[in-house]
Amino acid sequence: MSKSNNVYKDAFNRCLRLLDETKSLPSEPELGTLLGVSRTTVRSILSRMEETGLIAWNKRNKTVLRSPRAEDFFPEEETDSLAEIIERSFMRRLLAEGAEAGMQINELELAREIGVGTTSVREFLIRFSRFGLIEKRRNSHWVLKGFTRAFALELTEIREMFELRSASAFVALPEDSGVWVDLDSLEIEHRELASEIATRFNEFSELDERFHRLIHRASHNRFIVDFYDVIAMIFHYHYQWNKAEERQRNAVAVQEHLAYIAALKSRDPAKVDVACRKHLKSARQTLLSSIPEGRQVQPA
Amino acid sequence: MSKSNNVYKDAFNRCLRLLDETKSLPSEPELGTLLGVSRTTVRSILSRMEETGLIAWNKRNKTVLRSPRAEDFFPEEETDSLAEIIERSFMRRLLAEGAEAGMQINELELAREIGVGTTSVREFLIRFSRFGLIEKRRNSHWVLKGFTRAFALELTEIREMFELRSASAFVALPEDSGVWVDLDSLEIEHRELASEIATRFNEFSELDERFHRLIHRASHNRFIVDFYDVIAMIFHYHYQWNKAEERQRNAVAVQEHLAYIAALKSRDPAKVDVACRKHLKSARQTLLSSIPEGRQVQPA
DNA sequence: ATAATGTCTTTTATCGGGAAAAAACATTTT
DNA sequence: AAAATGTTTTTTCCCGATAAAAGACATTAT
Repeated sequence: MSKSNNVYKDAFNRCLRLLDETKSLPSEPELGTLLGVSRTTVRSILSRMEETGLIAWNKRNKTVLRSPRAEDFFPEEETDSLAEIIERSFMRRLLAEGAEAGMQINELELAREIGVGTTSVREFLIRFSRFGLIEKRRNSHWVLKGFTRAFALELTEIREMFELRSASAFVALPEDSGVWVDLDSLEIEHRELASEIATRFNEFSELDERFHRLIHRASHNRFIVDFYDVIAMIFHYHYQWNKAEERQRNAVAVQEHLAYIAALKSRDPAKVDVACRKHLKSARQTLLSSIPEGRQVQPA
Repeated sequence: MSKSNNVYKDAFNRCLRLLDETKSLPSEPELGTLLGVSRTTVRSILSRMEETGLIAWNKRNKTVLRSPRAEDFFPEEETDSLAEIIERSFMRRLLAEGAEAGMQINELELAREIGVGTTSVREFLIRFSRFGLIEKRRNSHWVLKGFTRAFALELTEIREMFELRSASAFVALPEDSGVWVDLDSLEIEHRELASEIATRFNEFSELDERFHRLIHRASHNRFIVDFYDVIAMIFHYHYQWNKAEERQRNAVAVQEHLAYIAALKSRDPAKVDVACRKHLKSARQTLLSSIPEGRQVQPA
């Protein structure tokens, strides 16, 4: 077994959801762009849909015969890419108790544990190394630097530097730039979420990412934009792990975002600076407070 | 052939240079730390040295029998790691004319051209991607973003941000910190180089890197420290490629460094800020002036 | 003539295997 | 008993091979 067909399975599932909306499917190239896959994969999907009686397929004609049922879908766990599987396993280990700084990381052991080849694990570790949590010893093992208080402080230091710069670049953007429209719709989404925060608080983290990425893009600097990947990764797993006070925290953050958005719309650099600093300060607090005592020791 | 023994060959060559200095070699573990390799490799080296009559080896006794000759050394090109070989080939292509932004990068083609397996090329590209010059399309090819004027500007923007911050952290370091000693010896090296700049100008780039890395380390921030890898890589290849005015440029840079060092030693943040900005400005100019006209177009 | 479909080719993603190098364990020497 | 040497085991690095997926080319339909 050399390569799983998760791309096909995931696209198939997403295609199934399209069936409910139309009586017939578009052309193969069109479906390809819609699903983000090649025509080769589209045709595999169509073949299976024909076989299972979901559609009648004859050349350009792809008529929907019936609505998809639960059993038509591939199981969720079969739609993940290997990289995602490895990342999840690795992060579980990393955030679990006992992952102390200085610990060695063994490629072979990881690969066996997850049930994948060593190549995929190696590639994952190389990709992951840019997050600053692990380090390679040449011709030897990886060393875990640990999700420590020092890490969180270093991360937030850069984040604050980059976001302040991006925010001041943002207000300097011309009136006809598309960002103002994007900002308006983000503001609306924030207001909607704010009004139902009691029940929808868990939708915040996705909105948070979109908001900050919009601001960072204003820097027009690939290093700043790319650095948000580090932040997003840390926050993603951090929020999965630390659910304490989540509702309250998110309620506060939404309000801070709204103040921040208002400052941006005022185009007054001083106001932006104040609102941005305030939000980043509480974001840092949130992150720091979540680091367990046992991990606050700096590595040697 | 699955793995070359370049680690052994390189360590062997370095060990040969030790033979001139002593009458007998130290213990195996000691040699291992000295050469940065495992005892396994040390023993392979000793075996060969015994076979070729360089030493007499009996347990703890490793007596030098003769001085190494030119033919005892392994050829230089056999001591490079695969990663270095791939990097060089890739950079040659990248900096050569015709490497336009938007161009596709084909793993298989690269691997065939360099004469290595695809795995090594893939791993290289993943590692290289953090330099911001290439980007991966999921399940598909890599895209070259190109060594453009935009790239140079984005790079220097971050560099300036990071170095200014590191420099001000530097002056805040306590008197008993080891950095002041390091700074003193770097100052001496700079003065020595300055006095013979006409002939030794090509030694500047190595000194430059050590100087800036010392400053960046004062930030105590892994993201800042790691970012210097990007700068170092760009400058390394850039200097190999653009030799115009090299002597004059380096003479100026050495003087700027000396002024910068004096400012740091004064511990006056305002003076440091001035000296740092001045040097970074001319470094940026140097980099920008080297980008050929044809590459000044920004990617789409 | 454009855009779709049908078919064939190339590239990517991933595994297993094997030599190089590291690391662990056992034994000897000082 | 501490540190070296001798021996064995494990891990890393890298290749070749193969299915999945993408891409290119040929053919047909509007």
